[in-house]
Amino acid sequence: MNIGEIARRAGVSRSTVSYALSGKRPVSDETREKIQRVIDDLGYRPNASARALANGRTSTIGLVFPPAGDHYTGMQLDFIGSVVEAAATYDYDVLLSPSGVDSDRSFQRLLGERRVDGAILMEIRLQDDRVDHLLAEDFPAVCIGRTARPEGDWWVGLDHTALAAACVHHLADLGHRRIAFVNRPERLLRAGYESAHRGLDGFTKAAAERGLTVRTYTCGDDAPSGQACLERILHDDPATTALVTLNEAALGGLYRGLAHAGRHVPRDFSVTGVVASRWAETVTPQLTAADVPAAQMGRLAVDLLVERLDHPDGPPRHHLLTPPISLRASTGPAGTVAPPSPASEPTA
Amino acid sequence: MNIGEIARRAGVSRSTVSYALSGKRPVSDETREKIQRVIDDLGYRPNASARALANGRTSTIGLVFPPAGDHYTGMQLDFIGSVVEAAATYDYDVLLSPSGVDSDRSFQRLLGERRVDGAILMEIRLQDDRVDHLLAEDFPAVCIGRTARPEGDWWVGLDHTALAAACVHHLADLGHRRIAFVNRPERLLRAGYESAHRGLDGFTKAAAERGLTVRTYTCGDDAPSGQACLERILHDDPATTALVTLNEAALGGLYRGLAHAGRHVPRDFSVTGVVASRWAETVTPQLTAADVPAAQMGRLAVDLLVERLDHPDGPPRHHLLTPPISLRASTGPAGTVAPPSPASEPTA
DNA sequence: ATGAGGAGTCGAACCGGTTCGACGGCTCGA
DNA sequence: TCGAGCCGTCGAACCGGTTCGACTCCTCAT
Repeated sequence: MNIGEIARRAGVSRSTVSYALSGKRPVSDETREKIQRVIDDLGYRPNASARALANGRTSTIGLVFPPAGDHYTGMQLDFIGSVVEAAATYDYDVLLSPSGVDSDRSFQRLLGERRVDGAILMEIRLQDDRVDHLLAEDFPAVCIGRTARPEGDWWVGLDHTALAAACVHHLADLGHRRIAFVNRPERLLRAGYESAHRGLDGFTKAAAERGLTVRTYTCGDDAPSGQACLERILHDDPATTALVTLNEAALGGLYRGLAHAGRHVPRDFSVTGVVASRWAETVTPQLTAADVPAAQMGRLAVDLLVERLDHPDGPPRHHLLTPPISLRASTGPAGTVAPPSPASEPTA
Repeated sequence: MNIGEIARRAGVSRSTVSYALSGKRPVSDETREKIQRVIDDLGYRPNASARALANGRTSTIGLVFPPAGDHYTGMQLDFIGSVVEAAATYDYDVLLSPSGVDSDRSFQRLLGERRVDGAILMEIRLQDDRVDHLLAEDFPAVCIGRTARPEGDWWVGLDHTALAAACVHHLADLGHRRIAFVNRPERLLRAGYESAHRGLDGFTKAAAERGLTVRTYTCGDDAPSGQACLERILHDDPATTALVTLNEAALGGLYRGLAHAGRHVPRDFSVTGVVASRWAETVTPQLTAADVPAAQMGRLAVDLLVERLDHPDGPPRHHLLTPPISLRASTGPAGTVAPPSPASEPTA
């Protein structure tokens, strides 16, 4: 059931069928209808590989996402979903590529073997060899996140510096003086993940500006790590009255740690951070946070990529987003009374 | 940079290069090395579309997953991640296909246009026209979940009937007599989602067996819906002392509802259900639940699909999993004292 | 009446691989 | 010494589309 068979049955040549389908040259109504009838009868669909080979476009975009070994965060799920949905509206498929242990191999697979027309990269690092590589090859790609020098590149990113700073100011305005920062895992920080670095920067500078006493922590992407991290925070400085977290997956653990330490949120302790709204709303009390607009970012990334594919010589474009802090229920004024005595246990 | 160019520079024919690469015919060491040197120099990689066209295999599997309009659950994320990872070990790429509003269109794209060698389907319904269609065409596919008549098909599924029943027995053993069931959204139940139906069945039968008083609810896949659902439960029968949920995404909301109603978990109220362990561990107290082994299921689905692709005439295979209930901290003996008076507010 | 030009169609080349049949040269057993 | 048979290589066909140039009508302006 190929184009030749359709042509034979419709009594025309293969090229006429092709033109009838693509509309790139005029075809008489009579012929077009005849062809269409045969196609409908046989349920013919043109072979994607053959088409891709002939015209050099696969109608597929690659989504390079972090390895499964890491715990996924809810944010990533929203990205993936919105990217796939947006791509579908442009008639693109999405090919998933794990940038796992052997990131180079799957990268080569995608680009070298021309499986995709363009790519969207997640989990960008400040110095990112993948990005450098793509930039050098002028391969159509869009980053979700930006490197240290994002000038000539295409990306959609979050202003983590401003976001973390906004969290600090929010807490400072409420009277908190001793606050902690819960970052992504140390491994990611060391690898240079931009959100971890820029968030930490914004936090540190804003805290200095407001003259706050701070401690910063890294924390695994799961609830038990969050709980352990909170225990460390209260152990290191029991007078801490608030924290800012970039670590969505640890959130549940942080709350649990607070509950176990007998700190009521927000009466005794305020929590805020940068978290997708859907997850901010699953915890009790709901988290006051800068909402990561993951779905919007995925959509924007696809928009940019499609534009880049359609106009290969256009100037680089990007979107830097700074969502406002959504006031929910996890922050409140710093207590004027002393916090409970260090390491006090909940009602045993 | 195609195979002809490599052949020219190495001074051999195109077919020799092809054989050197595939090993399907002997090539002298000398020639092979000469070719390899040219390939390394130029960084040549064979074009995937051309290869697919020639040998009829795309080395890609399709993953048909639910539309982004729905809220994703954590489970789905784990599936996707593990499928991609497992596929990579077999040298397959994964193409995402939203089975969204226009499910037929993307379905046709995948299969009709031969973009993929096989497919993995998620979110199976008891009567599923997609599955029927694939079965009729003998298209290599594996379902995550099973239809009402799964005999001749390939799938990996969870025994939701047994799992829900196990939850009921666990609660009944603890002395609970009035329990509620929180299902997936009504829309999905009506559409015939297998987990929703089989889970409900298992719950209902086991409860009848144990002579329990039950109410069953459907609930949106998000925290606010969970909270609202819990309010309904306590409104409808304030003497309810436990619930079973299949709805992972509503879990946070259910907990919040209980907190607002002044019910302490597990002292006043027990919660259990079927939830991926990672999410069961984010709530406080951690959820006693049948852990959905999402990662394992993704891996198994890929294993089955690859086997089916390698041995097209083998008999259908499947895996039915019944993970045990992990005892955590959200269930306890039914209180012998009367529950707090209806609609009592927490310390205001 | 005539030539320009557009509509409609066809054949052939091409995209970049894989695979089959053929063939020359060599080894080895009869 | 001859032929069978294997090794290594080549040319050509093929996969299923797209696209370009050429050709035939037909219309319309000159």
